[in-house]
Formats: sequence, C-alpha cells, structure tokens
Amino acid sequence: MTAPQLKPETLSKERLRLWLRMLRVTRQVEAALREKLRLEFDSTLPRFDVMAALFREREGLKMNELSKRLRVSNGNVTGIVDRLAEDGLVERIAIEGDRRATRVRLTPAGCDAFTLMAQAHEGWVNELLDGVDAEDAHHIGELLHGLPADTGARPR
Amino acid sequence: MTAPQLKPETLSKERLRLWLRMLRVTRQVEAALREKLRLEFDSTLPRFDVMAALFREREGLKMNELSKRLRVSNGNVTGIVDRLAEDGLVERIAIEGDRRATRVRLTPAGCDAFTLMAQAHEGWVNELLDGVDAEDAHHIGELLHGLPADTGARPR
DNA sequence: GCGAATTGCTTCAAGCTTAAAATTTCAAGC
DNA sequence: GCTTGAAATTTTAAGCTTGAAGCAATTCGC
Repeated sequence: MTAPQLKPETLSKERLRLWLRMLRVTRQVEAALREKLRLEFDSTLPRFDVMAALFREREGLKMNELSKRLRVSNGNVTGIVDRLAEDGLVERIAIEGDRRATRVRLTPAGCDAFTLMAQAHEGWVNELLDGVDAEDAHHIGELLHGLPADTGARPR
Repeated sequence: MTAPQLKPETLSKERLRLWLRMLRVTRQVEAALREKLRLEFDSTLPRFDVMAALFREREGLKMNELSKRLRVSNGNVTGIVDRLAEDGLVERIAIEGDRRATRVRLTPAGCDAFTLMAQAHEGWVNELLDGVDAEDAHHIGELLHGLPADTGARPR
C-alpha cells in the first residue's frame, strides 16, 4: 500500500502532519458545535461539558471531582458553575461534615435542558463526521486509545 | 475483525465516541504543547500559530489574510499581533495605496525565535504521538481528509 | 464628483482558560 | 488547646476567543 518509510526524520514529519490535521478537524468541529449550541440553546461547549459530567452522576460531584473529570483547572469550573447556577440549571449543595467542599448537582430544569441538548449534540456530531463509517470510527478510536496522550498518563 | 454494525443508531453512537476520544486526545496534546511553550519559551500556542503563518510568508500577510488562514476572528488577531509587536517579534508595515490595511511581518528576531520554537515543537509532537507509526499516521490523515469538517466547506 | 455600500481593522462586552495567590476549613502532632 | 500543614474552593491577573459595534478609507453606481 504505502511505501515503507525508513528514515525516522520522515516519521517525525508524518506525525507532525497528522497532528496539524487532527487539530484543524477538531477545531472545525468544535467551532460548528459551539455555534449550534449558541444559536439553538444559547449555551456554550464548556457549559455542555459540565452538565454532561453532572448528568452521569445524578447525585452530583464536588467541584474538585468536576475539574478533575473535565481536566480543567479548579478556578475554571468555579466560573462556569457560577453562571449555570445563575440560570438555575445546577445547584450547590453543602456537604455535611466538611464546610470547605460543596457538591454540585443538576436541577430538574438542568436535567431536562441537558437531555434536549445531548440529543441535538449527537445529531450534529453524526452529521459533522459524515463519511466516517463504523469501521473507520472504531479503527481510529483504537489507534488513538493507547496513545500516551489518551491514557491517564499525564505528560510529564 | 469487527462485527458488522447494522443499525444506524449504532453508527451515530460510534461516531460520537470517536469524536469524544478525538477531542480528549487533541486537548491533551494541546495542553502539553502549551505548557512546554510557556515553560521553555514563555510563549503561547496562538502566538506560535501566528508566527508559523508569517514564517511561511516571509513578505508578511495582511491582518485580513492572517485571520482567514488561522480561521480565527479578526479582532482576535489584533490582540495577538499587538503583543507580538510589543515583544519585537513582528512588525506592522503600512501598505501603500491602501491606508486601511497593514501588512504584518516577522522581524529578524521573530524569525530566529520561531526557528527555535518550531524545532522544539516538532520534537514534542513526535514524542506525544509516540506509538503512531508512519502508516497509521498516513491512514488516519487520509480518513480525516475528505471529512466535511476538513475541506474548505465551512459548516453552513 | 458624490452618496452609498464595502472593506480593513480595532474596540468592546462577555465568557473561557490557566497559573498563582489568597481564604477558609479540616486534620494531626504535640 | 495550639500550631502547623494539607485540602477545597475562590479570587486575581493575564491572555485567548467570539460576535457585534464602531471608524476610517476605499470603491462603486450614477
């Protein structure tokens, strides 16, 4: 199929090209999703991510766990949760026995809102990845899995 | 190899899974690169992107062209170029015949700085994508190419 | 020529993001 | 009890990002 690449220099370049392409596709898809979320739900991707994490843990998560799960900084989550709480989509609940921590949970309204968004979201992704059949998806998924970047192995 | 996927519902889910994995890997790699750039060059990814575009066009680009090439908003580029100019890495040059537009070009210092960064950058990517051989890279690249998201076809 | 649209760029408000500093609370050790 | 340190969260400063509004300068239609 492909000519055998012998020089390591070529491998490095090939990986760089792959990275640049992945980056471009990812950004494109992200931009499309962001625009859809904004226009149809007046929301954002970070808000969606937070709600998705909370949807899977119906009893809620500590701010701590939330930022670890989403792999974003602590302070970042604070602001997003603030804004979601203002809109009545999530609520902060005191944890008894530890007055430092708070648990964040979707409100019923937040749960309903997320259900709608998640459905639309899956549809958008399905359209955006049109051309990738199940086998390709599976194949690429396998390759990306196992990558140092994908495992729990944080760089350094 | 893989069991045949008959239901379209499954295809949609499979694509969603692929997207989530791509997103995670991309973010992880981006985070690693950002940290490296910060620690070793006291710089950022957006600055690197701008300098890379200007490095390829040694005569410089109009703000216009720059933002189109990087696919970011006009106002965005203004700020990044402002900061690069403060550091003496790029310069704004008046375009004669059109007093609205300006051409942005790497300074010699900016050119040197970018050469160093680009070399390190390729090395980092090579490490981060360790495990992807040339054939895989090529294969995934081909699949991502042709995607609606990768072609010039902007969503909507 | 002249008014009107267009183009090129900047400014602005809002939100996202990080790293680092600050705050408050809890947990040990003594 | 008191001190010291760790843990959970928020605050802060700086930068990135967008969409929309604003300002010039240019071009077009007539």
